[in-house]
Formats: sequence, structure tokens, C-alpha cells
Amino acid sequence: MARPRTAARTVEHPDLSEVSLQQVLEALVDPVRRLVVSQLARAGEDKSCGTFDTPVSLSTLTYHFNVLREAGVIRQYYRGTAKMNTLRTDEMEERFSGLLSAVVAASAPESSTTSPSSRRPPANPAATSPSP
Amino acid sequence: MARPRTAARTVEHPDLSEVSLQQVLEALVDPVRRLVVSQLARAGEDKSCGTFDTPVSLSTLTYHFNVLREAGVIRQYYRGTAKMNTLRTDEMEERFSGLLSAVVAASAPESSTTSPSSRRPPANPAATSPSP
DNA sequence: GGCTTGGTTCGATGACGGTCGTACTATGGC
DNA sequence: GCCATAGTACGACCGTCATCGAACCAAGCC
Repeated sequence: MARPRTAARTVEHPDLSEVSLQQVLEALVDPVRRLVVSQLARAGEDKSCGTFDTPVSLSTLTYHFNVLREAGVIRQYYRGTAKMNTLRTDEMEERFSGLLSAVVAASAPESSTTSPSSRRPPANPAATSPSP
Repeated sequence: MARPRTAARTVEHPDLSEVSLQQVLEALVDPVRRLVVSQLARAGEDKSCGTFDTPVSLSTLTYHFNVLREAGVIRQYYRGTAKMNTLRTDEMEERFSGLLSAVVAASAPESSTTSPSSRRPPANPAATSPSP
């Protein structure tokens, strides 16, 4: 006892004054993360991690959420067992005027037109033996 | 003969309708390239490749100019032996409204605050043997 | 013609980021 | 108490990108 060890499901968020343009751009340059941001933007309400439509595994998704949170793009909080996500739209607007909105706007048309210049193709290492 | 082989110092530029948001973000995410864009933006006039203040070698700089050009961010043309550079501001505004301007704006304050989350430190491979 | 100035091309290199699977932990419901 | 649900942590892996130096090329200038 005397050691909660779980800190009661709390999530750390950076103050936006501490995040750099570099961080934000690095966060937004990944197609999967931009997919998350897009879906969050057009959802209009908070979404739990599991409700996003992305082409990556759950563990990878967790990684992306961390990047977005540390870059100050999203805010996360627990509700029951679910972890909810919101865009920090206003704060971002305050700090990097026009940036997030421009990316979101430009993302809308591309959405599934997600054609990264050349990004790792799924790298299916288990698809070498054709017939089971 | 009958083969100019040099195409008379001509430079190829993409139509902005052909460049993706992905490409532009990838171009702008690099601190050195953003440095170039910044300096170009505040110069107010075209600058030749050699006149930029960056922490990288000339050959690396050439590489960065290519990336920027292929992403439609800059336009290049020869004048004598010099290669000049301009921002394609208006066209970019047309295609990705608010994006370039937001980045440029946010870059101004950071300028030398270029603190990439963690980017290759000069990687001085020739500094291993202290005394010659 | 020949030197100088301004950029480019070509490997080689090293680092970091995104990916996965598996094992694990924490809530909530029964 | 126990199982299901939701997400996290941890290695491992591999590709791509930024970087450099050296060799090279093209215009100008004298």
C-alpha cells in the first residue's frame, strides 16, 4: 500500500508555450496522425482511441497518440476504461495561428488520398509462404 | 554533337496541382529547409543558392533546394552562373490556403530557435582521433 | 585558353521513426 | 472473485533521410 503506482489514470499534457513549431510539424507530417486529426476534427466530439479508422495496429496507434499529445495537438483523458481524445484547437490557434486549421483544411480533400511520397509499405513479413 | 546534354540550364517545376499536402509537409518539416524558406520570405527578393545562412555543407544544401522545388515551395532559375530562388507564395496560397504563411509566420520567432526534437547532430566522423 | 566562381552528382554512412507482435496492466461488469 | 474490454510497454526490425567529401561540370572573366 501507500503506493498507488497508477496515479489514478492521469495524463500529462505540455503547456503549448513549451512546444516548438518543429514538434508540431513532426507530429502533423505523418499520414496516420493526420488521419487521426482529421477524423477528430470532423467528428465534432471527443473520440476514444478505439474508434479511429486507421491502417495500423493498435500498438502503433498508441504510439501515434503519444506523439500527438506531446506535440500539444490533442488532449487525452480517461473515461472508464476508454481513453478519450480532443483536439486542442483553440490553444493551437493561439500558439501557431492558422497552422492546424490549414492542415486540417488541406487534409479534408486528401483524406484517403493519403499518398505519402514513399512511406513504408506494410512490410508484411508473414506473407512469404503463400499456401498455408 | 546534336546533343546539347545540358538542356541550356533549364529547371523543371511541378504544377502545384500535382503536389500533395504530404509532400509539402515533408518539405517544411526539416529545420534547414524552413530556414531557407524563412530567409527567402523575409528577403523580399530572389536569392541565389550561395547567399543562404545555414549550418550545412553546400552539397547538402543542393539536396534541400531540390526537395523544396519538387514540393512546389520554391521556383529556381539560372542567372549567369548563379541559381536564383523564389518562394511560390501565391500559388501555394491558392493550393494550400494558409499553410505556407502559417509556417513562415511561426518560423519567424523560432528562426534560430531551431531545436529539432532530436535530429542528427553533425555526426562528425573525423573527430575521433584528437591529436593528429 | 585557362582560372575562378557557383552548383551538382555520387557513393557511403549513421540515425531515427514507424511498424509489428506479444506480454502486461487497469477498469468495469457480473 | 473473475473475465472481458481497452489500452500500454517493450524489444526488434528495417527503410528512409540528412549528412558529408570528393570529383565533376558549366559559365564568366581576363
